[in-house]
Amino acid sequence: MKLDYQRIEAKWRKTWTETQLYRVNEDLSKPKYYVLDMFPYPSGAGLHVGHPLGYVASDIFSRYKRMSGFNVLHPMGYDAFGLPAEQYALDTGVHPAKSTSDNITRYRTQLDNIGLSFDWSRQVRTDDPKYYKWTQWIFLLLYQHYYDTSKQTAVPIADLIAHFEKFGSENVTAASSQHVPFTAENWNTMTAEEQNAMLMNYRLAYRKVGYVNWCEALGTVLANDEVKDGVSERGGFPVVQKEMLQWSLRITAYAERLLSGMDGLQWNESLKTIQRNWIGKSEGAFVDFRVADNLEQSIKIFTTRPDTIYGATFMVLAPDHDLVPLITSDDRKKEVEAFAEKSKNKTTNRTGVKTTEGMWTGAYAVHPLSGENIPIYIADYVLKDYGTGAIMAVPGDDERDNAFATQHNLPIVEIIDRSEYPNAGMGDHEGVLQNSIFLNGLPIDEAIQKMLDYLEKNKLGIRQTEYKLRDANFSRQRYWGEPFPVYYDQNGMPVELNQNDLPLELPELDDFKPSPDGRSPLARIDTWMKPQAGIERETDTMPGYAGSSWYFLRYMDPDNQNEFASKEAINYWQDVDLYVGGIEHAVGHLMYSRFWHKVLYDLNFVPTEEPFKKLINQGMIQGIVESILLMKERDNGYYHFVSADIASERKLDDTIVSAIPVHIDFVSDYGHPDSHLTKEGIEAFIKWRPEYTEALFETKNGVFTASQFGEEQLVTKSEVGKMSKRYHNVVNPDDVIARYGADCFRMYEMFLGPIEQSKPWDTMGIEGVSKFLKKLWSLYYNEQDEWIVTNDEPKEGSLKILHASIKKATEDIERFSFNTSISQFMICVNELRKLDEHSSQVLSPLVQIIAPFAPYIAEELWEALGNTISVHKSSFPQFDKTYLVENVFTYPVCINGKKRSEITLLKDVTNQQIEEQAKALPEVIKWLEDKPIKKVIIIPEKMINFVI
RNA sequence: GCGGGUGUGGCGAAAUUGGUAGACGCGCUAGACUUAGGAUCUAGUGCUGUGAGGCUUGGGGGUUCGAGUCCCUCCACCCGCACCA
Repeated sequence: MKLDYQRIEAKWRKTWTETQLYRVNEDLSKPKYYVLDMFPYPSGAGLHVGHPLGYVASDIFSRYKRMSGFNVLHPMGYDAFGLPAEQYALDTGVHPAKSTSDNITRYRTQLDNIGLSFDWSRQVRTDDPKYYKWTQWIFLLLYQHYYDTSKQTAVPIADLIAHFEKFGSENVTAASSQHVPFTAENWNTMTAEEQNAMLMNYRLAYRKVGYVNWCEALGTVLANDEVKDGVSERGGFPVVQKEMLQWSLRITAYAERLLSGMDGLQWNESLKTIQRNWIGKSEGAFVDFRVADNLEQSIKIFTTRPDTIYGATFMVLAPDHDLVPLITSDDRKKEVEAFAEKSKNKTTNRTGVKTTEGMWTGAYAVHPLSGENIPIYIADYVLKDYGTGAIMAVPGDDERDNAFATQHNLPIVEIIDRSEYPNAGMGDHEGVLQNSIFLNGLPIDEAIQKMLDYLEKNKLGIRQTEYKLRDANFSRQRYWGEPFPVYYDQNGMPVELNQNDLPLELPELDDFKPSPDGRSPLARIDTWMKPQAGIERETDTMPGYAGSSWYFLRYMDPDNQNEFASKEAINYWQDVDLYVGGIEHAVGHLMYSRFWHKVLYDLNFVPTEEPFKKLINQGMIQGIVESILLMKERDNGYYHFVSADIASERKLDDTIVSAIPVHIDFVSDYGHPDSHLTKEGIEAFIKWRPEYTEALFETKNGVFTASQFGEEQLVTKSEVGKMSKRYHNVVNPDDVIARYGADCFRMYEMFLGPIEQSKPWDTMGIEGVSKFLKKLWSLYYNEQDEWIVTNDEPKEGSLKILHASIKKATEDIERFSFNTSISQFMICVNELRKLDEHSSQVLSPLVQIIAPFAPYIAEELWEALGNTISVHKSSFPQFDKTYLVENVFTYPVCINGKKRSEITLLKDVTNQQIEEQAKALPEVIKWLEDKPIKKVIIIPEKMINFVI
């Protein structure tokens, strides 16, 4: 009974490659199904056991779909541009192209070992000029179009120019950075540069001076989603706001469609919520407040609660609001400027800090409804980059305004009567209006509508929807990215490259330091930067998300030289049916791809508006961090480690200085409650960390030096944590596969629990799956390695368990519950072993249903069963429900819902017969104790319940 | 603070529409075979009780003949956003 998985894996890996088993072509006779994994960034560290979780899940599903008659596109590629390769180049001098290629080779070997059914003929790499030609091409599309807000679609910029020539900016319905009115005459007398600058207001890819997230340590700007808590997501370096001329993408034009487009998608709710929050829609109104005694200035505010306007008793501007210097009274100037300066310096990390700090500007605004003068303040709690950077403060129904008013002794008008809603707080949409003239007595939501109508009718304000979403910064001062297909003429005006001149290839370079003025390393290659007199190329490159925003389309037709993909290919494959990947891309990649896809959809390049119909976020595989405990006090000058069991017994928490992570290879019973170091472990540890050579190790039996350590065990502390080099707890899939085989590795990863859940890698549990595979094998081969499958008729009961398993497997795979299908396989194999079943009529379909999970072993057994075509090309078995229908059924017999007995009856007995027979049961008689039966509930084939 | 999610044995977890809670695996206990076992096989294993039985899906309450599942309420943990007007 030898299961030699290494031989089997090598054999089939070779055959599958030679026969191009997973190669797929457009085939109109079959329905298509597109299963996509988020392609990896090929990092130097290689894969750990966590990475393939999603790949294995999508692979099982792909194989199942293929066997179910679908033409499955299941490709893989590499997100090959990126910062780490360039940082690595800076450190070592190895060219990013080389290190990236090396890493890709390594990834490929690891992926192949797992037995994933990718069609490698379709591989894409974002750093391949044949690929990024089209990334550049899409960038130019964005550059050449603007967003028409009335038609809700992208439109060629030429149409806008035609409009400007005839009508100027009048009646233009376009998403823009700022609204600058001009006439047709104005337009026609502008210089080319001026016109170009004006168009930049509208283009979907545009250049502007603005504050950007500048990371000094990385020497580049970052997009909003690449910054977390004021530091760079990669590396954790500080990020500051810096003014720079940068390319941006007008994703804000698509805010509403990005929001509403999610409704029809099969994504999990938390992911949708993350995107909704990021887009941050709020509906309300712009209202203008005139500045008192000042005919020129008025303050535009945004509010979602126009109903509370009668409660506005003062106004607040952001300290850096443009109007502040214009309205501040002379006697307040000094203090206001000082305050503004102070708050500017603390902008970096102000999250969560509630503050009531602020200052009066000396100016008043005129309340637009009451006509009263209300003071204008500046305060930290109003942000320049949200809404208009100014608010009307309603201390009667806003906690921050209230706190501010209390602090600064400003009047508070109670405008909401919440006496009917004792649990509601400020800002809740519960209660009725009071002290608000014509709104009095109205519930909040009605009052909002009434006030909006009033404001618009009297031209005091307009309805408006605001979004938190900002335009996406698209420039990086980096070498290892896509060059912009743009140069600048003598006047600095951008000129786009012709499609024929694409791709604009990255030049060779061997020094990757940024140029001294903060520009990308490309600026140091004069010959590249200035290909001819009067022309200067853009030296920035595109960010990491450029190449990954459309790669799923390239897989449809990866070698096409004339289009990013042919119409035929796109029309056949349409969109991604199933996308599997990590939640960490919720606001970055997934948002940008959807945006690009919608632009391509508007321009009729793709047939669907959304790229990813169904999305599954696989959880993370966590590691167990094993550490040993070091005492704070040294023992006669020696380091002193304590076994974790005595540490908890003696409650030594306060005296332990730190837990030193130990390499998991040294730990016995790794990952278990009684994990510990033995003598060998201690010796390996001090060899690894020589500074602890002299240390003392205290166990229950006393205190020992490493050399004195005998049979005792130093118990380690185990915690669930990230699997990371830092904790020395990385489990490499190659090692697991070498020991247990790829099939076992795949099944175990799935058996661990639901795909969407994170869970620690438990080394011991894999034995169960390993045992299962050996048992499965033993149905086909005996201990002498002889083939024992027969052509006999199946034994009584075998077909029932087989078909139950087919049914369960089908249903479970469809709902991505792979752990439960594996449980069913285990039950099935155990049953068949008990029945001593060796009939090919049972064992042949069994191979097929297990094939998506254990492709190697299944293929080997399938061949041994006499098949000449791969099991992965066969049809997934259909279950036959006649085998599953019971003719007897065991009913639980309950008294008042509690099971007291059971009774086995023929399936088609009448309810009356069931009741009579159940009543006759001795247990029932005993429990009824002659009490009258109030009611009898019989649910056929389920249960019988007597109510007394 | 707001939004989303999750709470079931010693552990990972099952449970279809409200119908025998804890399938399957790990671990543990006992036994068999063994020179040996960290191999294999068999049996047992939610808690409690000698037993009949009683209790049990984060806590409390409700609807129901019957609730892990539905409703109300509280608690804990995880994730996202966070002075968002």
